[in-house]
Amino acid sequence: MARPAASKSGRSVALDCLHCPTRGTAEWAVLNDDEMAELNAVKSTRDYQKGEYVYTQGQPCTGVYCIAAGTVAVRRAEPPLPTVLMRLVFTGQILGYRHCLREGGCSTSAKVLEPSTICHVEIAQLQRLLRRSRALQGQLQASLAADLDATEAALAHVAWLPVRSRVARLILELAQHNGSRHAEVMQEVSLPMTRRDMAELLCTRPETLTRTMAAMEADGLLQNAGHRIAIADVPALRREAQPAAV
Amino acid sequence: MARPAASKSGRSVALDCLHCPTRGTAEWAVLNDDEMAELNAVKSTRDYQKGEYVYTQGQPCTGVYCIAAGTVAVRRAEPPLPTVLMRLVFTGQILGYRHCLREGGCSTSAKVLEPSTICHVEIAQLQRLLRRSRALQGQLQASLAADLDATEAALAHVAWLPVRSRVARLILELAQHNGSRHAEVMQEVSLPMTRRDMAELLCTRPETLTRTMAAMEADGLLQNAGHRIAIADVPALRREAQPAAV
DNA sequence: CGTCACTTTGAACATCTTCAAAGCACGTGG
DNA sequence: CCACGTGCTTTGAAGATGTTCAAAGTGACG
Repeated sequence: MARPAASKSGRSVALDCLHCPTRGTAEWAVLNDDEMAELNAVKSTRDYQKGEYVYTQGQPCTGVYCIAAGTVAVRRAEPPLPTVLMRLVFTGQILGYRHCLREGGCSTSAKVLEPSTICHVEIAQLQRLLRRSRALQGQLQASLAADLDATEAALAHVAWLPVRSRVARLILELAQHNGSRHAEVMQEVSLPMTRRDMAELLCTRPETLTRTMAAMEADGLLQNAGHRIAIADVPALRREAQPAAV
Repeated sequence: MARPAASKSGRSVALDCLHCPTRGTAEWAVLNDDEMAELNAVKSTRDYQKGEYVYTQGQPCTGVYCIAAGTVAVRRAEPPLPTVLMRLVFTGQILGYRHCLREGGCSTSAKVLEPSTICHVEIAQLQRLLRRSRALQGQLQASLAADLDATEAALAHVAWLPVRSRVARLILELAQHNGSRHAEVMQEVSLPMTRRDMAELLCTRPETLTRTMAAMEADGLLQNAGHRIAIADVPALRREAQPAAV
């Protein structure tokens, strides 16, 4: 298998956007076959190892990324403060497009959590596509608005929910991206990250997270085995995720 | 002076977008004179009293607003949780445009904090303008991206800064919108909101806010007089706003 | 088989919330 | 003009929640 020298850890793969299994998922869904062919022609694909950075806060924006397979964490560091993991991005979602739509480079970093295949579109090419497809421009706008809504919701949750509820929410969210089948049956969930990453995602400390998960296991909600846990009581977990009104 | 019956508390005012003192500030700055004239023709203007809502979470989106003069708070309620005041919007800024750029109605409410004059552009008219001016579309996209950045930063601050630092930041931000002149001199700042609103903005409780501000006064940082405070020690306040690394 | 990073545990402590009650401030109606 | 209500603000005391620092355990991987 050919290994271009371009990247020390990445490996080029031939992927066809038109037949990409994620075609219907990502924002490109609004493109017609012609535009899709153009996208396919200008994109490049790379494999990433766990722990690699797709882009880095403070660097200039190089373009937009699309996750063909894998999981990526978007993290942000406000200089003197601990970093916050803002969101997880999964297979079939795009990544870093915000930085292409305004000046000023990357305001977040994107770190690969598990071996992933990620496509890349140069910013100039993206701009050509945007000029060609008003639908794509509208779609990116809508995605941006949706991200803003989601971030505002996350802010409310961090502000008002106890750690335990936030843990419950995260586990349920991850369960949706792990081939969740039987909603009420015991379900395995993989946690594709360290406890430290998970703590950053929940805006707490690893110690607190450990204690909280131990308590949840003691209460019969979870079975905890490192990076592979099982939900023992889905309804109870749902209840924890959305606790009493104030 | 004519008082149309259209609104019980509002009063129509004749404002000319082309000569609006805020013309250079808001997103409309990218419009040329022709487009500006169109904007001027389709907008309507209303006076709002303190406490009125410009739009309400859950309602369909009616269009975009532009604050000719005044201050508005954007708040969000995640159903069972206390509401969070997401941001303040000041004279010369636009409001509610996000809801026009995606489906699903208003995800926030906008509440007027002091008597204000606010212009309104129907969503259909906005869409016509957007189709006419690609620059405006790009500008809204950029603003959306900037809002997302700001909200992410706010999340990091809520997650990691103590209440006292957040109070300091808020006061310094408000000082910028109160004709701040001498950076290092004692400076009066008006707080155009209740302590409850301020607490929601800082994601804390009114009691905590009171105590924190009392402590800051005791430490010689502020002089506290209800809705009109004075910064006694600007450099010290700046230091509090950006505390030690972790 | 040792090293290094990650995870877990413990104990003390800081911060913030909660609940309850009193003090103020402002506008309304007598 | 004053009495009165309502909502905002302040204060107090108790308690929950989460953090910090230190150290021991665990596991992956060379």
